[in-house]
Amino acid sequence: MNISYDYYRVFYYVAKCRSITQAAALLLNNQPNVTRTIKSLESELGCTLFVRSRQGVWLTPEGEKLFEHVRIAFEHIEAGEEELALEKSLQRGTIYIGASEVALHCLLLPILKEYRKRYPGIHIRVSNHSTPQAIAALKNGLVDIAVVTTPVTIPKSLTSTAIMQFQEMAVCGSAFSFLEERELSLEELAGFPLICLGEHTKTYEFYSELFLQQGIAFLPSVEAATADQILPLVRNDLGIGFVPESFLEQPGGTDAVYPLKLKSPIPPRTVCFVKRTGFALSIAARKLEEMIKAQKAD
Amino acid sequence: MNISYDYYRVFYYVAKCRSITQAAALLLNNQPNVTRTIKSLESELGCTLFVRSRQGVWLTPEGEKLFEHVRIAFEHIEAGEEELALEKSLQRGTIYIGASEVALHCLLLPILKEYRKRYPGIHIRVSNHSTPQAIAALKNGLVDIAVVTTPVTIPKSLTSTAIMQFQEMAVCGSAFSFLEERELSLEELAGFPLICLGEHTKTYEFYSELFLQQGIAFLPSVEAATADQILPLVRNDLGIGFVPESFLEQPGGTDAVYPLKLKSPIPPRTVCFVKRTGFALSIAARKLEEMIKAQKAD
DNA sequence: CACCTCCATATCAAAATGATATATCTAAGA
DNA sequence: TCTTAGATATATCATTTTGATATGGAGGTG
Repeated sequence: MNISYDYYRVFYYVAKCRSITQAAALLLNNQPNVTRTIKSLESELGCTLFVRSRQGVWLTPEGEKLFEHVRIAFEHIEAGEEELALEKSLQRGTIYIGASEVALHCLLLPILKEYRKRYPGIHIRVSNHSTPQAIAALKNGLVDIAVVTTPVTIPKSLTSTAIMQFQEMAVCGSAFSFLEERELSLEELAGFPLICLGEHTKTYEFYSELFLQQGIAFLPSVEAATADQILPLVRNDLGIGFVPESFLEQPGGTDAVYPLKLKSPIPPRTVCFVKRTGFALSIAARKLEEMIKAQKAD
Repeated sequence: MNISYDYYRVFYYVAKCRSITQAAALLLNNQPNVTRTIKSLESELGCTLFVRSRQGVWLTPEGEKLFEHVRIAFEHIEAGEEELALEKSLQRGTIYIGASEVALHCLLLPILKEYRKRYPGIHIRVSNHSTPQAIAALKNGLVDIAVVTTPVTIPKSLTSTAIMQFQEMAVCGSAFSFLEERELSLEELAGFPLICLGEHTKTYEFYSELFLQQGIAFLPSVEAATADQILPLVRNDLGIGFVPESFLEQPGGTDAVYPLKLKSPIPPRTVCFVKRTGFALSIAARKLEEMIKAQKAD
């Protein structure tokens, strides 16, 4: 069986209108064509679908059975077209984002704020991971895109784009504020209690490597569960912490927090946008990608 | 939006195969046409549906959303075609028949037996009515066709076809068998206890009218609920009954039952096939109509 | 009885589709 | 590295289908 599905569309309208002439008008077509189409359909199905009269047409018992199926089918097609139109116009959709915490703070949050303002209909799901977790989630398809920080190893199946660099700095609370005017080496710094994220994060790995390059063991006294906790810990003098510069620009970011000068500056880190190679992003995700990459120019 | 539904069929197969070439083969078409169709569909929807590669194609997120709808739609279309094919080949379907009891016995039962043998997949629903009830059920659309006996008034919205005549006869049990050799008038008959169907039946009306024409009141002593009960009542000598000749041809029909000769013969009655004017019968019902009307020739 | 509406038919131009040849690209294998 | 197999993309033309218009015929309705 290989019947043109357009014939069913015509059938659908004729059945609904109970009139060939009216159906033709709805279909933006003319009555002779609709008559011909219905005749063709009946002939291909080998079965009369309508009873004709001068007052219009109505379904035969077989026509009614067919109509029940066709009606459901076309309602689904219409729903699909509707959904697609909404997604296309960014009125609806969902984005799943994997973001490391630092990348979220340094890059993503203001962009998402603007995105939400522009496209309030799009659901945004941010999974708050460490960088390796975000990369794994992307590989598994749990998220559509990831925004992470170097150091990071990108598997071949993913494509990474550097978006911006950010500079981290050492900061202390009032108890250590006497250090503020001095220019410190990492070795001196290691003599004070240090605050860092957990061992499984790229941030930890980054500082561990940085200290190791100068032959110093990196042994933080306090391990923060999230990057958000570092500034409060510093403020309460639990030790010296490392935070991106942009953290201090936030409201209350510099209250009772003192930046420290280092002899060898901390190398800058990079925020990267990552997606799966060869996979298509949804329209909503493409728009976000575009907005993220626009940051690159700045 | 006015997209050819045939495009969706192509989309459906390409999405299922994840390959334009394979889909073309399934669609009994060629790869360039399928490529062209998908491109047209994407262009009309304003949305990319597939990611192309040299190994095949796969759906974009929007394509997947659309596919979910299209898949359901096409399963319904296929189910509809399937159902129609079964009905057309008389492997499936339902007939609702309204039949008066006498019509059922005199005409319909052997036909239905044959019908069932030929088309075991068709559900047959016989509503056992009196003739007026069968006509009412047909008018209300509760049944598709009716088989009834005269006298009957056919409304303008129904079409009646006479199928066969049948002759009724008076019969008695052994207690009245002394009447067997005599030729009786209706007046004489009225002196014996009579058995008939209830007042609301056309059979009652028929005999009432018959007796009245000769100035005799028709006052049956026993009112049978169904025509089937008349012969047993007669056999047990509750009175003289009237039954169609064909009742006596059934197994056990003539046991201890004696036909009576009447001076003025009972006028023959007619079994009629009735359907709604201008309405189409289902294929299953048309076949039955055909078999019933074939009886007419005999 | 004229008129209006609705379906059926005929016909031709226009558009879509089917078919074939060919180009292009990529991964796999010698 | 070169070739080949296998996939999609493009170009083109004959064929088929569809769109449009004119017209016929059969019931209702005033």
